[in-house]
Amino acid sequence: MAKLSELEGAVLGLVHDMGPATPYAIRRVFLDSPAPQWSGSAGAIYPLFRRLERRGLVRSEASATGRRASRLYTLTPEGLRGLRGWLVPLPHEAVGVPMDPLRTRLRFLGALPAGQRAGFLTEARQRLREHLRVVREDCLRRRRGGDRYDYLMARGALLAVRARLAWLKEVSAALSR
Amino acid sequence: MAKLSELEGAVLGLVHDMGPATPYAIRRVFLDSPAPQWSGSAGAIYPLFRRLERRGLVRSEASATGRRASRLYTLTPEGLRGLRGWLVPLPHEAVGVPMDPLRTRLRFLGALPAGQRAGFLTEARQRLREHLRVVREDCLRRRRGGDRYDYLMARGALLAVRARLAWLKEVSAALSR
DNA sequence: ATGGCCATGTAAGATGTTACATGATTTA
DNA sequence: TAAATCATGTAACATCTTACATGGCCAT
Repeated sequence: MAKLSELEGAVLGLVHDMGPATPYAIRRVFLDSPAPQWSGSAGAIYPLFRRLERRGLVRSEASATGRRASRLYTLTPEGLRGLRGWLVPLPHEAVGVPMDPLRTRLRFLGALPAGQRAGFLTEARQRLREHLRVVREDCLRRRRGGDRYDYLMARGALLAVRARLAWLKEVSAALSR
Repeated sequence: MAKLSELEGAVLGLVHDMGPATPYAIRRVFLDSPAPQWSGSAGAIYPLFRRLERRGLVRSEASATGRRASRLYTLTPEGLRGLRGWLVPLPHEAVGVPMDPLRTRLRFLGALPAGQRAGFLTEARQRLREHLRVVREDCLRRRRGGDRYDYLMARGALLAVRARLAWLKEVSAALSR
């Protein structure tokens, strides 16, 4: 079984959860998520579904809504196995420190003129605080609405944002000394 | 000024910090980092340096160590401007919730047979705890050795890992009820 | 009926990965 | 001096992005 990319795994998981679904319905999930990790672009999703189907992980049936042609994709038993094999065993990169563009940038703060460094930090903290509100609201919405795991994932995002804020506070303190 | 990728920005930042450097020296930084965000593969780095040079952000001089040919790259003034423009203004994706493969997987835990879900969590927590030790040690090492920002970045990584552990604990509690 | 958004795509390109090739240098 | 590893690359490929194309559907 060839390895699945993160996006492929997530798409497979969504098809599993949502039952028969059109690529567009899956796209919407990414488009509507406050996390910018995937663009949900058509150019990623439609070819991806064809790949998955060619590999036997999903199966599709034609499904016209009105006179617009479309395809409904369903997980095959093979696809469920693929999804589970993607989930576990947990790959090394899933355990390691995840990538964080903000952390990466802070590493090179020394390249900014000394007078702009404090500004970088206050702007970052300000924008993170604003973002925190969005994430918190998304978390509450998912607690009410969606399934258990959807909420727990959003909760994880919330804790991650909080941790970044606490870190930035520490950084500000360390640099203002 | 065309946008720089995360890797390009980081490489530019490293060249800024390390002074004239060979591509291999830069690779080593990625190769030796405990964060698996970039492979530091030759196939990424060498073409990247040529791109940066073609765009005038770095300049290179031949530099033979013994009888092995090599190139030493230096940041140009234009490159410093590019680096600063990459740092600030902070892009949207740098503020948003960063991608996390573990969080993504947990979202689809429901696809695992019910009996395996607790195991997923205990394994994840176990491996994260082990990883925490590595990250903590890396953090201490950088506090002693490197520059201020290098340490602060490692500190951010440490806090991120801790936050993930706290989250997983919460998840375990929520699911065992 | 028509102007705008919805939904389904395709095309071109950027960026990164793995795998391989090659010769220099160190080590047993 | 032979084997291993270092250092510099190149080649083929996968995946994702942005930008575009096309036609259905809906509100005014």
